[in-house]
Parts: sequence; structure tokens; C-alpha cells
Amino acid sequence: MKDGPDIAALAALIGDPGRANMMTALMDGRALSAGELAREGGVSLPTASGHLSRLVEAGLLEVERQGRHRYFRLSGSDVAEALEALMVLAEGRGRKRVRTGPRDAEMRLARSCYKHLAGELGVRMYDSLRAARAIEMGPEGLRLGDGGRAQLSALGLPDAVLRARAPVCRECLDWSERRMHLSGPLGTGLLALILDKGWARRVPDSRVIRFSHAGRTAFDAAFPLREDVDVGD
Amino acid sequence: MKDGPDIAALAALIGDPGRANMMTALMDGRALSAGELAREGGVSLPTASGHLSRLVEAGLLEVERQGRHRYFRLSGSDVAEALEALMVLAEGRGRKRVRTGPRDAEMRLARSCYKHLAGELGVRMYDSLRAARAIEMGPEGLRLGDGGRAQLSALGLPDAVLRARAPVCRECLDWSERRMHLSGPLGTGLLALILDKGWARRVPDSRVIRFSHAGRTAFDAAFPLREDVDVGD
DNA sequence: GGGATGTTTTTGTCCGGACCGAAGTATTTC
DNA sequence: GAAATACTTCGGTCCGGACAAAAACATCCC
Repeated sequence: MKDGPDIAALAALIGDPGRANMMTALMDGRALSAGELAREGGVSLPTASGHLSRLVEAGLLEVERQGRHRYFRLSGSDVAEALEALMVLAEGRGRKRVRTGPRDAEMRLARSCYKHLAGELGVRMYDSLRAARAIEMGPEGLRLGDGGRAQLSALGLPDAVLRARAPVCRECLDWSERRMHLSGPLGTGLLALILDKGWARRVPDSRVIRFSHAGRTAFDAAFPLREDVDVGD
Repeated sequence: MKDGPDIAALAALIGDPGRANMMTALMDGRALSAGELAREGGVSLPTASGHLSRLVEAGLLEVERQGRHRYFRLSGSDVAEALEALMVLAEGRGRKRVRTGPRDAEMRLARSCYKHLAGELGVRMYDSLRAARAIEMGPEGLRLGDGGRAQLSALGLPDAVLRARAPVCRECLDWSERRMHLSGPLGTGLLALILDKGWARRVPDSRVIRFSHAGRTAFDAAFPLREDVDVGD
């Protein structure tokens, strides 16, 4: 009966609301201190400290001391991906969360997903790049297309990102849209670009990416959606 | 802080060893009765019954009455996919399970994964089909290639499978190989074919697919691995 | 009908672990 | 050095939920 990896211990670890909230807060890929995570998790500092120890012990988080702070981050993108997989399932099957405030709508529009852009705008950016053939599906997965490198370079993306070894772009399933969006180094670079250009900024204590009015206009211009092109839905 | 779908309730549900074992047992896509699942989960019948009620309530399982039996199955492939995602993570991060018997080796070689073949042989079959261009990566994802339909039809695959609407093949991440293997209707059809031809059979109370000696030879002949072709690893 | 089989409900026990306050440790600042 | 900040460890409470035995319920077989 006991076949395969031990899924239960892992799921039980994620199954505590405090821990789940903390890990969700870390899904933007940044590192947070124990105190910040205690607030995110809605628990006292001692409780959070215990939780964090267990998560580090299990290899889900990594910790880095900096003076009197201890900064925690997800130990890899695979952790974020597993959390996203659970979100996809919870979104479809779970009881609807009662509290569906304005935050929720903003989350669905644009949020960070482990360093890249997710939500409606994330999916739209992906579709636009696909439609423009800036990225294409190759035999080894997603890759930069013919005009892609030039187009993205013109947009201001550092050459280092465009020339990175290993697959420069990957797909990531979006829980709110149930569609793929752009992940990988290219996705990371594009979100950084959007923030650098001032089109949008991170909302504190949240994964929400809030666009300014001008920023949204610029975004829509940079990543237009051409309905007449087969995007591969 | 409470952003996104409620991941914790879902993970807590999977986080009980009894429930996790039961759901793992259902990952071969078949339906099992409450009594069988009680054995799989290693709990008494009343306990299992309670667990199963909660899983149905949460929408993770579906139940079907047949006389005095109640048959449970995963409510969809997305449930299996989320479980696989957890397995991938647990395999990499989790404490190694102490009990690594011969079963484990068999599991890694060949097992069912929600109706299709997984493990080393599953990945090999996928690679072989890719190398032979029987299936290719298109803009809309995986699809049957030029010679694929004829080749697979000759192998004995029913035309119904080959002509099914919607994407006939999909990819599924393999927790033991950390590679993609074939999923979707085509994957389902091929596993059924392998069992029908008598190349292999299911090991009771397990996801293991055990090949006979002759069956393995036939499998290797049907899905050869040509090293000289770029498979897209 | 009556007995056998399969499943659920009820009941009560019991253990793990989540929790916080208070005290203790490490580090920086003054 | 003393005080402030960041975090961990300790101690003790408490609640949820996992569990099985027994009994109730449902269905099939004869």
C-alpha cells in the first residue's frame, strides 16, 4: 500500500493555515524575515518560529542569517509550482472562500508568481508574445522566436536575460485563469522590467502587482492582443 | 495576507496518511470500494468511511453506488496531477522513506499513473514516440505526427482513440524520473493496449505494472530508443 | 422471510500539535 | 557597558480530529 514518495507528511506540513499563509506570502520569490512572516501567517512570533523551523527542516524553505534577522525564502521554484498546483485544484474544487474582497479582484488581474507575472495580465502578456511569434513552442519546449530577441531587447530587457543558457522561458499554470503564463528567466526579467519602468509596483504584504493608469496603457501597447492570430489556446 | 484559494484546507485533507494512501491507491484511475480502500489506507472500515465522506464532500473523490458497494474514484485528472506534483516535491525534498523494498524498484520501472503508463518505461515509450516523430510538439501542445497515426494503428490501437476530438496526447511529469511521459487519451489507450496484448499486467493492490519477459521484449521492439535522434530532453 | 455481506453512524477515548506568555539568547545601537 | 531589537526555547493549556468497537442500516443471496 505504501507506494511512492511520502506525500502525506508534505501535505500535512502545507495543511496548517499558518504555514500555508506564510508559504503563500513567499511565493513572490522574495525573502521575508521571521517577524514579517508571523504577521503574514496571522500567528504570534514564537508560533511562527516553530513553523519556520519545521519548514526549513523539511527542505521547503531556505534560511539566511543577516545580522539579527533571519530571512526565509522558498527553497526552489518546484516548491512554488507544487503550491500553484494545489491552488489550481483548490480554486476548482474547494469551497469558495467567503472573504472575496477587492484584493481578490486585484489578485486575479495581476500578481507575482514566484518572480514572474501571473493573473489576467500575465496570461495576456504570454498570449501577446506567442501571437507575435516572439516566443514559440519548439521540440525542447518554449524558446525565443526569430524576432523575439530583437523585440524584447528594444523593450529594454537586458541582454543577459536574453542570452542566458538553459531554457529562457517556461510555462506556468495560472490558478485564476486556468491557462499558461510565462515563467522562467524571461518571465522573471519581464516582471522586473515592468517594475523598473514604473508601470506597476508591488502592493506591500501581498502578491498583488498594481498598475498605474499610464503603466497599464504602456503595458497594453507593448503587449497587444491580436485576436486574428492563432495563439494556441 | 489571505490571498488566493484556500490551499490549507485542501492540503490538510491530503495530509492524513490514511487519506493520502487511499488517494494514492486511486491514482491508477480505477474505482475501488470502501472496503478495499480501508485496506489500502491501513485503517479500519469505519475510519475509512469517515475519511471517504470528507473527500467526497471536498470534491476530490466521486462515488458511485452499485448494489451494496460504493465505488470511489478520483473526481478528475486534475486531482491526480496535484497529487503527482506533491510526489515530485516529496521525492526531491522529503526525508527518504525508510522502507524502500523491491516494490519501490518495480514502481520506478513501470506503474500506472491515472490510466496511463509512468515510470522508466513510461518515459521511454514517450521518448521513443517522440524520436520516431509519431508525436510532435505543436503550437497547441503535443499532437500526433505524420506517421504516428499509421504506426499506432498498426500496433493495434483502436481508431477511436486516434480520432478522438480534443488533444489526444498530453504530458505528465513523472515523479521518479523527473521527466515528462505520455498522458491523455493516447497514453490511456497505449496502456490499455499493453495490458490487452498481455505484455504486462497490473499487480493487485498496487500501481505496479509488471511486464512478462516476452512482454518486455515486445515492448522494447515496439518502442525502440534511438540514441542518435534529438528527443528534446 | 432469514442470514450473510458491505457500509455508515454513534460513542467515547486519546494523542498530537497549534498556540501564546514568559524567559532566555544573539545582535545591533547608543 | 546598557538598552533595544530580533528571534528561539520552554512550559503549560487546550482543542481538533483520528481511531476503533459496537450498533444501526442497506443490500444481496438463498
